[in-house]
Amino acid sequence: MKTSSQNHSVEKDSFEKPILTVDVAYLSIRGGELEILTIKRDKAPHEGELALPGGYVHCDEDEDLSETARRVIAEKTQLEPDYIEQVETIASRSRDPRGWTATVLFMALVSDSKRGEDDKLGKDCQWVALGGLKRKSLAFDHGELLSKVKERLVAKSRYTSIPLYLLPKEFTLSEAQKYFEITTQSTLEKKSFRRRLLDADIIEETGEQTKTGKRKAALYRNKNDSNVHFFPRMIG
Amino acid sequence: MKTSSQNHSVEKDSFEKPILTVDVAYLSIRGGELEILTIKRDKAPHEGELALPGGYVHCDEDEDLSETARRVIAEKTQLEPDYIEQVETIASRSRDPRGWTATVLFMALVSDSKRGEDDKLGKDCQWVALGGLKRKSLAFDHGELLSKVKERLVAKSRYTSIPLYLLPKEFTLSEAQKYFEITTQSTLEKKSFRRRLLDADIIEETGEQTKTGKRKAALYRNKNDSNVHFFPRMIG
DNA sequence: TAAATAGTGTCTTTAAGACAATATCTC
DNA sequence: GAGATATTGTCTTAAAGACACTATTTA
Repeated sequence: MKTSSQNHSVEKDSFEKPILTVDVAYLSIRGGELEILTIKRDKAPHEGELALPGGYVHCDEDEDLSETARRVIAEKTQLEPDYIEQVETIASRSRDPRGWTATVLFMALVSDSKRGEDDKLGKDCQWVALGGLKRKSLAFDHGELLSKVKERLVAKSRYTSIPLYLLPKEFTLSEAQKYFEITTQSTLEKKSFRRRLLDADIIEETGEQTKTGKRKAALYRNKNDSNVHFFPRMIG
Repeated sequence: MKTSSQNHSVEKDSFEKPILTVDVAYLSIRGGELEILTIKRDKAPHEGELALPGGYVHCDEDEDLSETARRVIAEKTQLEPDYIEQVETIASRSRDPRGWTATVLFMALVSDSKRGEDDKLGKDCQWVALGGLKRKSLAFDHGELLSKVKERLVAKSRYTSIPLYLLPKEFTLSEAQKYFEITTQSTLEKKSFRRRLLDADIIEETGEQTKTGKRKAALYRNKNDSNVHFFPRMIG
């Protein structure tokens, strides 16, 4: 076993400190498709390209990393996420031309209705449909970061209730199914889906019905506000 | 929206860089109990207390964070883990008396037989049973880090095959069950457990039988070396 | 032969999948 | 009433749980 460098993590030492940042994939569903909040970079490198909102960890302001994530979002839009989750920390020499960097990647979700209320984004901010991103591509390795977040979202949508965070405050079961189909990237069976969602006891009828569409449908709302439900099995 | 600090993650700036470290909870099963590799600290703060192996990210040596994790383990023992997984990145002002620090937490597992071959640890290293740790307690917030790793291990042992990484190269189904019971912290039903493991097609009979014990038992070995299997449902 | 552990048979239960049938709404 | 969508009924299937039973080994 080597005898050098046996210090524990935080001994004062002379190593070059890596740059630590937080990047957030902030997702929403609009027009039947997942969209992501992008920032147009105004300086090199990758000037003019789209990037995920992100920024340095501010040791003086941020108590922890989720605060950093919330802050970097708040610097770009007043639209606060309904859900936020740390996904992975990615680091390497090659991911940024300016040197060894580490970024803590977060996934954030906001409900359709909440986003509806607020569309006052800065001019450098833009919601972009994931489908359209294939050609545009993102700055740095943000395409890969987005892939990781997508993977996490698809996986967790199969056994948790997190797609509910993307739905408007009031929704029909058909809409809920559509949203789960988008996030799981699969088509779901109607009866199974409804049974599963209702048996979980996580939504409740508002008593109201929709007016639009070919036929009225019962409206539901989220019940266990703020709690992610874990279903006993996967769907889809 | 604020207009200050709108830089993307990695603009050159004057913020105090936080300290970035990696800590590893290196687990093994011995004597029917989970054990963790601890390091006795030889300097302040927390001198003399037990801590997880960890260390700075070395921008010059480490290509990515899992390399850092492997390196900090290698600095303490030649025993290479059979499995390694990034768990979470924890950061805050308060977790270390010397300032704002961030640590990327890893879980590492090593098989019983591999650990058997090598017990040449440095004198500051020691495998400690998790049960006995309650009174000793760990330095810094390493007790909390360990809790997070335990939680991850318990959860993933219910729907993946990762406890197989803790078993010796050759094992009986009863031993496998015992190991899964330890990692899931529950008692399992014999028939269900065997059916599940055999149907998954991830282990195979060696053809040999045990000699010890009250009765001979068939020996099995891992089949899909290096692949984690995801079971269709949870157990326990 | 008794005790203990290994291994099997099989019925039940849970929750998802398939798919048809019915209900209600709008035009 | 036709077409569309919402809602329900019910049979099937996959995989875990319960639990008793048989088999093999050692003392």
